[in-house]
Amino acid sequence: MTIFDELKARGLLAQLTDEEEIKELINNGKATFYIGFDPTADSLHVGHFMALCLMKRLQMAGNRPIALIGGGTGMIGDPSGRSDMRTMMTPEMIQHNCDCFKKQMSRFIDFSEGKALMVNNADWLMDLNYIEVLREVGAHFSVNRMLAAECYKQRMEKGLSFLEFNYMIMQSYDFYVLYQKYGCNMQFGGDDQWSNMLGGTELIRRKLGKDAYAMTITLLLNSEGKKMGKTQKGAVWLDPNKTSPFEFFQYWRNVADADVLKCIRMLTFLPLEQIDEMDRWEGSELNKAKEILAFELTKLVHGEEEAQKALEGAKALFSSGNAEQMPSVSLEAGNFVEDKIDILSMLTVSGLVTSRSEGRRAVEQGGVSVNGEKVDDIKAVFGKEQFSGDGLVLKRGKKNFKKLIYTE
RNA sequence: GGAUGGAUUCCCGAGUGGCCAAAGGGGACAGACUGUAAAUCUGCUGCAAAUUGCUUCGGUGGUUCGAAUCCACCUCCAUCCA
Repeated sequence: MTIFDELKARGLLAQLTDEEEIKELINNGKATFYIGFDPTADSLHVGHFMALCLMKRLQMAGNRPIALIGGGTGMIGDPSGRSDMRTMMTPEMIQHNCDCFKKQMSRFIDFSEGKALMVNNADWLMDLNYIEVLREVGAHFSVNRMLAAECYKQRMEKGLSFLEFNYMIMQSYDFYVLYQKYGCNMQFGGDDQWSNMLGGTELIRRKLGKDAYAMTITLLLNSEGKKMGKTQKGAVWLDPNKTSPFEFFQYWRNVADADVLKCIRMLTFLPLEQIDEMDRWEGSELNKAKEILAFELTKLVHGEEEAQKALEGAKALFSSGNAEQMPSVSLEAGNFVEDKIDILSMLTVSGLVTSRSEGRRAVEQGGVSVNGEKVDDIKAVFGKEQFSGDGLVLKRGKKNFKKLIYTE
């Protein structure tokens, strides 16, 4: 199976500028392609992960990836898919985020011996001269056409600043620069990037009279049409300090039935035959598919050892209510009053609730238990000695566990 | 720069002097049912030493016994005019 067919079978491809030409390029390892990452946070998240996987697949097929970090475009902020303006970031923040991205990416992509490149568009964007850009680049863009692009259309209702309006031009310019500098003939990105990417291919055609191609990756949406990889607490991060391997595992373990196979297909490297087999599973059998999905992804992101730990931890937790590998919190002497601690303090200290009021509600509604025993008195207290050794397992709701430990 | 309309809790959105921690909906959270799923039903959703107290309705100051609500100034947003 060719790489192109595989990508297609996995449902990764959304829009392409020229299917035949792109097929030819990537199947024969002739593509030098780039994907841009804007440093909007200090860690990559699941959305980026898809793009990284795609890079990896294409690299394995002999193509050369360029990871473009948007140190320059990050100064502007992409209006695509946003209903409001992004908060502006300071240059220091952007630089810090770029550094974090770099570290994380090198885990996935092989950058040795020029097999892949990592560049930062700040290197060429920051020195641009305004008048020069307007004459050289701006002249090739039609405002009428830009406004017709979907990403701006939505923002026309709410308001769009000139700053953000220029994002497309910057991104197009990136492609133009990379084409000249590295012979980059293709750009990939999320489906929401389509119009920005077309801007680049057009700029290259107009300025150089050459063809370049663009292809978008299907956005990972759940059955309700919402972007996946988001929880109410925010994104699911790849940085273990921001989203622990256990939480990461649980996120995938809990995807809806309707979404499991799609996720396995798009995100894992399991062979397609095996996936087709799973496709026949139904009902509670899908639970197994979820476990596989969670394990595979945790393995890719955090390594096999962590994945194994998360899997075992989760299994133990949901069957017996106890586990070695459960997220734990160490109590401090200051948490105790006369060698005792009350249930509301335990909940807040462990981070299972954000306020004592919330903890009170959780207890009153019967959602809190300690070592498997329901706690229904908000004044319940526990003695210091109970937290020694293995500690106590505090549970809020069905899936939120923390082990509380105290050692003198 | 001018005219008009607007800013309310996580989001949408009611409230135009006391009965307002603020209707209704969405979301989130918890419970029941399940398969760590979905759907459904129920509860709940500012903070706390909790039949009470404290802080909140863009910001600052004022009027009043009492302000989300009235007044002044300011900030931001939308639409039209330039």
